[in-house]
Amino acid sequence: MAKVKLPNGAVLEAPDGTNAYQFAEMIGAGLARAALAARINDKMVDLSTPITGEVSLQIITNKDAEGIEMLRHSCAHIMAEAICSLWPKTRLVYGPTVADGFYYDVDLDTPIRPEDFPKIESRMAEIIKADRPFERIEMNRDEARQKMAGDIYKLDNIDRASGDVISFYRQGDGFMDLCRGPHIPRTGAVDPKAVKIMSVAGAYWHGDASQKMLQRVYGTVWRNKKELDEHITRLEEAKKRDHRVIGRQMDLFSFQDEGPGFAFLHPKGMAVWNEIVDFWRVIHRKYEYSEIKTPILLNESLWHRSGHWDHYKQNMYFTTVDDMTYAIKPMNCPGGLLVYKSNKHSYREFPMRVAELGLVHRYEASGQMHGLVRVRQFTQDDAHIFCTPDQIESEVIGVISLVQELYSAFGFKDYHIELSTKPEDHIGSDEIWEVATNALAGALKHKGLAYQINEGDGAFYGPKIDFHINDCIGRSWQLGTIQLDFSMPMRFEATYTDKDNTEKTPVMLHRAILGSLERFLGILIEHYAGNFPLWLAPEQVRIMPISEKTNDYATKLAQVLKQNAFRVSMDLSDDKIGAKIVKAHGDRVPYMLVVGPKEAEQNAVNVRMRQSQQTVTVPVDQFIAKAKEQIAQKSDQLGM
RNA sequence: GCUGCUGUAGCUCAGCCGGUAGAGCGCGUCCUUGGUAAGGACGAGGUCAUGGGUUCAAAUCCCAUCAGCAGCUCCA
Repeated sequence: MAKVKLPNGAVLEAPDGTNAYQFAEMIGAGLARAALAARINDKMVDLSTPITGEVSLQIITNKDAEGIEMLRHSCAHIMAEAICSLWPKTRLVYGPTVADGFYYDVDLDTPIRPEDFPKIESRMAEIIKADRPFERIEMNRDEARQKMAGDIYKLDNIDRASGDVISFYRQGDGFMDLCRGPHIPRTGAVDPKAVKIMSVAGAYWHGDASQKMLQRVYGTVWRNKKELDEHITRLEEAKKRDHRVIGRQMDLFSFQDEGPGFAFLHPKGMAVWNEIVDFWRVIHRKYEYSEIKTPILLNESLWHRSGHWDHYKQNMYFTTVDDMTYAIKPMNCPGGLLVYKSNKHSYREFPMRVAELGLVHRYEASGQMHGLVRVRQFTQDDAHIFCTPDQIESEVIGVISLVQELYSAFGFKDYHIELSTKPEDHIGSDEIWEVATNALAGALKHKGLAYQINEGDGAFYGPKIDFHINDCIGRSWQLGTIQLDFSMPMRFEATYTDKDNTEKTPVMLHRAILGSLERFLGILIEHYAGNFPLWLAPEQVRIMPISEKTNDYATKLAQVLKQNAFRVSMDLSDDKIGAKIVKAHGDRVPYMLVVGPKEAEQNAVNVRMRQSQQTVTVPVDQFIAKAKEQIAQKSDQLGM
């Protein structure tokens, strides 16, 4: 007898070999209709799986996260069949699910274009309407290899599969694909109105740029049309947060053809930038950093010495002056080391924390650029900490505290941490790398922070801790980084005099908190969707007279506010007040001060707040005091 | 860098199976002086990314280059 225990604790019995679907029927006809798959003893299986002995059983429907996932995976197969029937020369490669959808990589010489998507969708709808069963076929490895003979992609997938049993899934008679499964019972379990082909793009086989470029067709499927529509709406909303769009709308920055990858910061963008930097300096004084500035252009020989010539040259810009080759710096560390070496140092100075807002240039391949978050010229909020080996952990802990303090001031909570280890192309011995990597991991553990290991992704001179944050469309960008470096000080013969009066090599920590100010600004724009808190807002206050008759009062008021260091503007156009308000909301101005004869008489302002329809009239002094307080506290709340 | 797509007014976009350019917003001038999410009129503004080609004729078709977008790869 098969004895199954359900999630609610109930136990059902049936003859051995009764399958999961039949158990679902025993529970209820509605559940059987909704059933997509089953979980037997924590393993996801097809509904057709026969059950013997004593097991736990959960019927999976589209209400479960696993159910949606399976719907998507099966939909990838349905899409594959549709594509194969439209383009018979298609060779299938690999078709997994991803967050919110699925894709299938196909090898097909004719490009699939967006205008082909409706064709694919209607072909898929036909397959769905035919309500064909998904059928699992198992064979051993040799049989599978024979079956797929000549198909390099599927043979490769078989070779990468684990276990002795290789499974295929057939949907109806025509189409069969190698797949681990499990799948939904029938194609008809998909709502054809909830399916959409989203995009197509190139993708290298195995993610290897030396391999053939395949076509990756992205699709999505939801439980029903309503959820699909909601998903599309979410994507559209996310796009509205895009820092490139908001940057244009708010006139914060621009890019020009004359300098691809080089951002032009406009006055309003600079206002935000300067607030960030002012705050950054205050915090760095608190954490006992000094600040330096090193040249952008430095002789080629320096970069030979640092190792950049051998390990970073293809990303660097060079220029020749007086027959000498200079490099435009891609990093600040060599310059920082020259400053260090300009004096003799003692252990008594350690830990020595030296910051630099360093402008660096890195050549990025053309397809890599992305608004402010991936550029060819950027300002790093860099610092180099020189210390003794036994100070490493406490210094790393100190930097992590600084990261936490800075990020929280900007309301960042959703970042994740990665620890990157030794890359293939590196300098320094294995022992040094191990000590350094352990020191970083130790500091993270001490701080009780979760992190993931990023194998082989360290800098060429040392391992690193990176802080990553997602942009509006879910892409992850690195902000802060802490990199341990035992090699660069040796290469530069940097030394300090230790207690025992011997000369030793200091340990060097490279670190950036915001990472690149350009990238940080881009992420910040998306984080706030352009609705900056008052202290950061490029335009903090806009004065809007009801009519020309109050222009004089408005002008005087603006003077007072400017004297109080507010970033303030006036709307003296002959628009009616309603139109002025629309524009101010559109420009995301935190405080709109509506003034007419009544306010002028009482030396007051009528305050309207961004994203709100409420208004309140307060004396000018009160407005100033309140707003100043919000700025001082870096509050993200408005209100009088 | 690779694959695909895109490039028309300051911005967002229409026009594109060929017959020398349009809208809305913005901008300027004028009327209006209006109390909380768009008053009105008139006007200026474009070598249709750049360079070739096909054609009697190219914004429109073809090629190349540049730039941007999405994804892949990269981000040392």
